[in-house]
Order: sequence, then structure tokens, then C-alpha cells
Amino acid sequence: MFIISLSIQPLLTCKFYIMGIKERKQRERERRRQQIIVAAKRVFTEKGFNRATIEEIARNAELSPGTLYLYFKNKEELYASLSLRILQYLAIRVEHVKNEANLGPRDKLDALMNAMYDVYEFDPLILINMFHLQSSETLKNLSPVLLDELNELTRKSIGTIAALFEDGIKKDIFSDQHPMALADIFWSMFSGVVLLETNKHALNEDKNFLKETLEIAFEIFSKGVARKSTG
Amino acid sequence: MFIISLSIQPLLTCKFYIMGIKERKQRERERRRQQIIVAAKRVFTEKGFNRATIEEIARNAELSPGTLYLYFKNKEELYASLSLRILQYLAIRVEHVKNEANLGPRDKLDALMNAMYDVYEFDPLILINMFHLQSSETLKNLSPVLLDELNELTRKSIGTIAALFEDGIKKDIFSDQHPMALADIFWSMFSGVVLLETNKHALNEDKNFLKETLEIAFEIFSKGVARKSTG
Amino acid sequence: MFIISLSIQPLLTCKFYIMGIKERKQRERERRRQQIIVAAKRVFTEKGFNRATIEEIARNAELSPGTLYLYFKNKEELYASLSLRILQYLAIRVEHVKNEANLGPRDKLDALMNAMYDVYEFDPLILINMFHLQSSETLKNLSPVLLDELNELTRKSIGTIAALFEDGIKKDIFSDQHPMALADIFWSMFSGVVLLETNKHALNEDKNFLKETLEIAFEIFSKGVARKSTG
Amino acid sequence: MFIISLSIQPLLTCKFYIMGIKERKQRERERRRQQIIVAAKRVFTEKGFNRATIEEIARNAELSPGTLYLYFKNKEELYASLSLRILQYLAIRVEHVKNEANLGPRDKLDALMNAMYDVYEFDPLILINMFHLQSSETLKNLSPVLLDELNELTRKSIGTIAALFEDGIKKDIFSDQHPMALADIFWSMFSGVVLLETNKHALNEDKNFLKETLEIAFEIFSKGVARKSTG
DNA sequence: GATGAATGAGTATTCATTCAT
DNA sequence: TATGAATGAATACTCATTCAT
Repeated sequence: MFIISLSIQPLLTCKFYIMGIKERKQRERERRRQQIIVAAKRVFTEKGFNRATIEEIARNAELSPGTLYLYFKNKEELYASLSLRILQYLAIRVEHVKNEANLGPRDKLDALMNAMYDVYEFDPLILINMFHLQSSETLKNLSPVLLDELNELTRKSIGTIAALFEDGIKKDIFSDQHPMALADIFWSMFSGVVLLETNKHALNEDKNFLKETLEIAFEIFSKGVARKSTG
Repeated sequence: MFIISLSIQPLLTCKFYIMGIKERKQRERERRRQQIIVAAKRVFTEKGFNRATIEEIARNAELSPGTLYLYFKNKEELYASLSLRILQYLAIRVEHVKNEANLGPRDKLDALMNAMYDVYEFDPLILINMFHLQSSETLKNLSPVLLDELNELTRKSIGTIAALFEDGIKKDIFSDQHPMALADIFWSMFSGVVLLETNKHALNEDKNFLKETLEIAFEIFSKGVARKSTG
Repeated sequence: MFIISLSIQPLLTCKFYIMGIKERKQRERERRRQQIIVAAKRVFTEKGFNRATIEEIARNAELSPGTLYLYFKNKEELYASLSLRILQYLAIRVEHVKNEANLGPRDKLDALMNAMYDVYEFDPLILINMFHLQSSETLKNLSPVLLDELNELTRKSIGTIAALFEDGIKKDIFSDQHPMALADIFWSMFSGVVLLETNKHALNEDKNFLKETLEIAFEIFSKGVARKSTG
Repeated sequence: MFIISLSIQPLLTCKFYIMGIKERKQRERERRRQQIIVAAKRVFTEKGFNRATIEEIARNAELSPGTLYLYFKNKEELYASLSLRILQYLAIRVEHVKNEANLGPRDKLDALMNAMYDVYEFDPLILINMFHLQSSETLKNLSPVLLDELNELTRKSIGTIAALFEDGIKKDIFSDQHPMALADIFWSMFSGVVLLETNKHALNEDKNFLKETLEIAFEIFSKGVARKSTG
């Protein structure tokens, strides 16, 4: 038994040791990715896509330009990966709202609004980047894989929102419209207001009225989709 | 008579001739501008801002690259001038709606929706271009003069819309919100839906549901801003 | 008649004027091409294909890098165009030999040898470049058009040589072998010797024995293809 | 005895053991080198020198890029070492022909031709690589040591061939030319034909006529160097 | 005004090579 | 020895813009 344990232990140790190395490398790799993403965010946000250079991003990440290409296929994918990240966060938040068992459709709509605003506050610049990306020529140059991922996530979020509306319609709380259209409109209104207000803010250096405007927008939407009889 | 005409005519002719030349030159100049704008629209729409080249636009306009610079300061201003044009048209249409004396606020809101959809149909590509521009890094590189013009026109249109809401609120037809916020939201919803649906269409090659979605969006908005008691 | 001449002259003048401009531009363009080719030859010869940079070639040609791309599609085509030039010259010389009516096949073979050596002396570096190119990976990256031109010219020259052998075989002066094979061998021997001797010269800084070696080679070939009975 | 063996054996064992290790390591090392060379051949042949990457060669050899640098100083030396190998084989074959005591000069010339064609068949790709290398800019970047080795081997082979001719000339079988020149020409013809035919084959996807052409070439050469009286 | 040839600054990307582990 | 992540120098090519004609 002792001998057996002797002969087995090394293997186990070895196994765990190797796993430990792999894990550590994995974590190291993820850390680098984040390093790059953080730097990319800074530079893309400040300069925009065209005027941001890989070299500057690399300098910001305290890495060499070549290293960036070990983690991202090219400049465009690096740009898009920023969106991917916020989109994932958004999808999770939206999913959470959907799963809140003890909330009715209307409360869920409120929660959804809050969730989306949270996402904005969590990382406003990236969210705006994402909306830019969604309506951009860059989109055409992305690798199909990444493009699919972006589409998938967007569709998933909007789909979840649509499910929420569907539930509300069934329960006679929301007016009888195509749920997918409602979700699209909800999403559009959010992105439209975010872009317009951010833009106004950038140009006029006014106080940013985004929060207030969003609240009114959501209120209007909320009233607008409510069954009249319920109003 | 022949001789007289010979002696008088030249003077007259000369005067008119010169005026004619100026006018003709003016008209010629305007014709050239349009030629360029039409070509630019084609190329920018097909290739996007970055991948469109001045040379290709020039070739499309059957002019030389150098000539374009006699009419537009640079590539960015050429791009922006497309937006300027549609924005002017939009401002006019919005103004018209406002001036329809025999329409009440709610009917005016309907007319406004139709007007905006008209603008979309009049030149969808440019309208989309314009929304892209509004949320883009290109904006930062425009000459202050052009930027001012763009802002002025946008503000004017949104301002007119706000006036329309203000009137409705005074008459207790619309709920009591800040008119400017309502106008922003109305505008945002329109642009948001246009961008999202166009984008979906471009990526999925689906049927374009823009019209249907816009109609639902406007309906929701319309209900949403209506005074409850009236609902 | 006077009036007619009045109405025609301007057209003619105009026509000639335009042709003059066109011609001048054409000549100007050709001059630039030569400027670039001369510079390219210098730099490619000194540094080899990889280590030669477009910038250095441009500097040598006293032009800007961008200008080179108005005349040549890319670095590789510029490189290949050097070969094209010498190949054209070679084709002409070979053709001349073939057309010498008052020379018999054996004299023509002698004349051919002299012609090929002339071509070598006319521009040894480029001829060597050409042989390098013929056996190189660069070849795979050329545009089909240029590649075709190169092949066409090579084939043409070797074909003319083959015709010469065919004539000699018919007249029972050369031994009965496939003329195309003879032409290939003649060509191969020439290029093989040129490359080997140049290479030896480059590495050992010996005296260049190319001329002597080529003479012996041609003599051997000459004997080798002669009908035995004649020998 | 047991004890003695215990006390002695370890020393012996140790000695032999160490030698065994050294040998094993030596053999292991050689195995690795071959692994790399085989992979390099594959990749260089498929992609050419420039487009082949160290990483791909390493992947092919199932080693890491860094490891390659433990066996070869750099990419160029790795490339050249392929030539070295075939050149060594060629030198051996040529030497064998020379040492065939019971063959006359003419038969040796035949045997030489066969030997060289054997070498081609043994590894056509590498032989072609070698001829490319011989006439290339890469040559200039090799370490003096390797360059010397390449030159030495080439010189040795050509020298042996020259000796063969010298013998034939002495015996009045070959015409009285400088033996070294004859050897150069023999070598050049071989390489010239191999390159031309391979190239034609690569470009036109014709049947490869190399063997037939080489036979004719050797026949011509054979006749060409024979004493006339003998012819 | 119109031309279009020339400019040359600007940059993403590659890949041989190194070196800490 | 072997690894392979990181490096960073090096460069072909583009294209908005200018200006002599």
C-alpha cells in the first residue's frame, strides 16, 4: 500500500502540478487580454477608431505592438471585442431581470430600464462605442466568427426582452403588439437617446441630461405599451 | 436695322452677356456641386467613409480629384455636406408641419411622423449616413463653420418639434413633460429604429421591417405622451 | 473656301495641339518609367530583392515612394519589369540572327552565341537578375499579365532558337534531335554558365572567367550537335 | 565477487552509463536535427524561403520555435543546411564514380551523368533549392563558416569532375580543354537544364521532360568533348 | 476654373529571434 | 535542453491633398 501510494503520488502530483501550470497560464493570459482591452478602451475612446494607433494602445498596455496580435486578430477585432464585453454584461443583466420570479411584467419593465441604465453607468464609453459599431462600416470587416458572436448576443438580449413583453401581453398588461417589435423599439429608444444626449453633451459641453431624458423616455414607453383600460 | 442692331446690340449683348455669364457660371457651379454630391453619395454609401476614395468619387462625378477641392474643403466636409442637405430638407418638412394652422397638436404629431418617414424614403442612404455622422469621430474633424451649420439645423428641427409639443402640453393634450426632452426622445426613437432596422436588414438580409416597426414606435410614443385622462 | 478653311483650321490646330500634348505626356511618362527602372536596377542589384526598399529606390530615382506606384503595381512587378526589358532585347537579337538570310545554320549558331553574349555585356546584372527570377518564388506572386508577358517572351526567344536548329537539322548539318530540346539545352547552358561563373566570381573575387568558359561551352555544344559525318 | 562486483561495477557502470548517456544524447540530438531538416524541407519547398516561417517549420517538426535555434543559428543557415546535405551526397556519388578503377574516362562520364541524375531523383526539391541558393541573395547572409562549407563541397565535387576530365584528356579521349572549365560547363548544363525544365513544368503544368532533356544534353556534351578523331 | 501627376506622411502587420522559466 | 510568450524593428503601400500647367 505504501509502495502503491509512492508510485501513484508522483503521478498525481505531476498531474496537479501540470494542471496548476495550465491554470496559471490561462489566468495569466486572461490578465493580458484585460490589460490590452483596458488600454484599447482608453485610446479608442479618446481618439476614435481611425486615429487610434496600435502602437499607442500597446504603449498604454505596456506591451509591444506584436503582443497585441497574439491576443487579437487585428485592430478591428480588438475594437469589436470591447463591444462584446459590454454586450455580454448586458445580456446577463437582462437575463436576470427576466428570471426575477416574483416580479410582474410591469415591474420587470422597470427593472429592465434600471438594468440598462446600470450597464450604461458601468461603462458609458464602451456602450457608446458599441452603438457606434452597430451602425458602422467596421462591421463589414469583422471576422464572421466575431460578427456572429456580436449578433448572437444582441439577438439574445433583444430576444429576452421580447419574451418579457410577450409575457406581459399574454397577461393583458401590455397592448397587443408584436413582442419582437416592442423589444426592438425599446432597444432603439435606449440607444437613440444615449447617442443623441452623449453627442449633444460632447458638442455643447452642456450638462449631460441623459439620465433625465432616459427616465422620461422610459416613462413614455411604459405608458405607451400599457393596455389602455389599465391606464 | 442691321447696322443699328450691330452697334447697339453689342453693348446690350455685352451687358446681358456678362450677366448671363455670371449667372451661367453660377448655375454651372451649382451643377458641378450636385454632380459631386451625387457621386459622393453613391460611393460613400457603397464603401463607407474610410474605404471611399476621393479619386473614385471624382471618377464617378467625371471630374478630376483636384476639382473636388474647388467645391469642398476636404473629404470630411464633402461627407458632412450630404447630411447637411437631408437635414435642410428635414427642417423644411418639420417647419411645414408646424405651420399647418388647421391641425391640432395630435394631428400635427401624426403629420410629423409622416414627414419624417417621407424624408427617410426620399433618401434613406443619406439619412442613415447622417445618423452615423451624428455619432462619429468624423464629427470632431469638421470645420467649425460646417459643424455649426449641422448643429444649427439639427437644433432648429428639434426645436420646432419641441414647440409642437409645447403647444400640445399647453392645450392639455400631451402630458406635462419638458418639451425639449420630448422632442429629443421623438428624434432619438426615430433614428434609433432606423439604424437598428437598417442594420438588421444589412446583416440578415431579412425583409426590411422598418416601416412597420416605425409605425408601432410612433403609436407607442403617441399613446405615451397623451394625457391619461384623454386616453 | 476661305470660310471653310477657317472652320477647319482651328479643329486641325486643336487636334495637333492636343496630340502634341498627349505625345509629350506620353514621352514624359516613359522618361519617368526609365528613371525608376534605372534606380531599381541599381538598388536591386546592390541589395537583392528582399533587402532593397521601395523608399531607397524612390530616393535613387529622385521621386517619392508614392510615385513609383503610379508606374508599377508593386515591388515585385517593378523587379520583374527589369527582366522584361532585357528579355525583349534578347528576343530582338535572337530574331535578327534568325533573319540573317545569307548565313547557314552553323554560322547562325555562332551568331547566336555572340548575340547572347552581347546581351550579357549590355547589362550583365539584369540578365543575372532575370535568371534568378526565372527560378524563384517571386515568380508565383507576379500578376498573371506580367507573368504571361515574361513567359511569352521567353518562349518566343527559345522558339526562334528552336527554329534555327530545325533548319539546321533539315539541312543535315545538326544531328537529328528534337529542336525544342536543343533550344532548351542551349539556353540552359548559357544561363547555367552565367550563373555559376558570376557566383564564383562574387564569392571568390577571382578574375571572371565567364567569357572564356562560355566560349568553350558553345564550342562543345557546337561540336555536340554537329552531324558526326560532318565532324 | 559479489562485493567486488558491487564495488567495481558501479564505476564501470557509471563510466559506461555516462558514455551511454552521452551517446544517447548525441543520437537524440542528431535525431532532432533530422526532424527539423525534414520539416524545413517540406515548408521551404512549399512556400519558398521568404514565405516560410520558423513557426510553421517548428510546428511541422513538432518542436517549439526556440528549439530550432538550439540546432541552427538562424533561418538562413537552416535553409542552407538543406543544400549542404544534398551537396554532401552528391560529392560522395561523384567520388565513387572517380574511384571506379575499371572504367575508362568515357564510361566514367556516363556513370557521372547517371550519378547526378540519381541525386536529382533522390531529392529533387532540395537539389532545386540548392541551385536557387547558389544564385541568390541569401548566400550573402550566410555565416562564413557555412558558406565555406558550401563552397568547399561544391569545389570538391567540381574538382573531382575536373580530375575525371583531366584523365580523359591525358588519355586523348576528351578534347584538349581546361579540365576545370569542362567541369564547370558540365555542372552548369546540369543545373541549367534542371532549373529550366522544373520551371517550365511549374508554370505550364506540362509533363516534365527533364529526364529526356537531360539525356540529350549529356549526349551533346559527350559528343562535344570527344576528340574529333574518335568521333 | 480644371486638371491629374506627384507627393510623402502615416501605420497595420509580420515574424525572426530572444530569454525567463 | 526545451519552451513559447514576448518582442519590436522594419516596410510596403495608400490616398488625401497640392500645385504647376
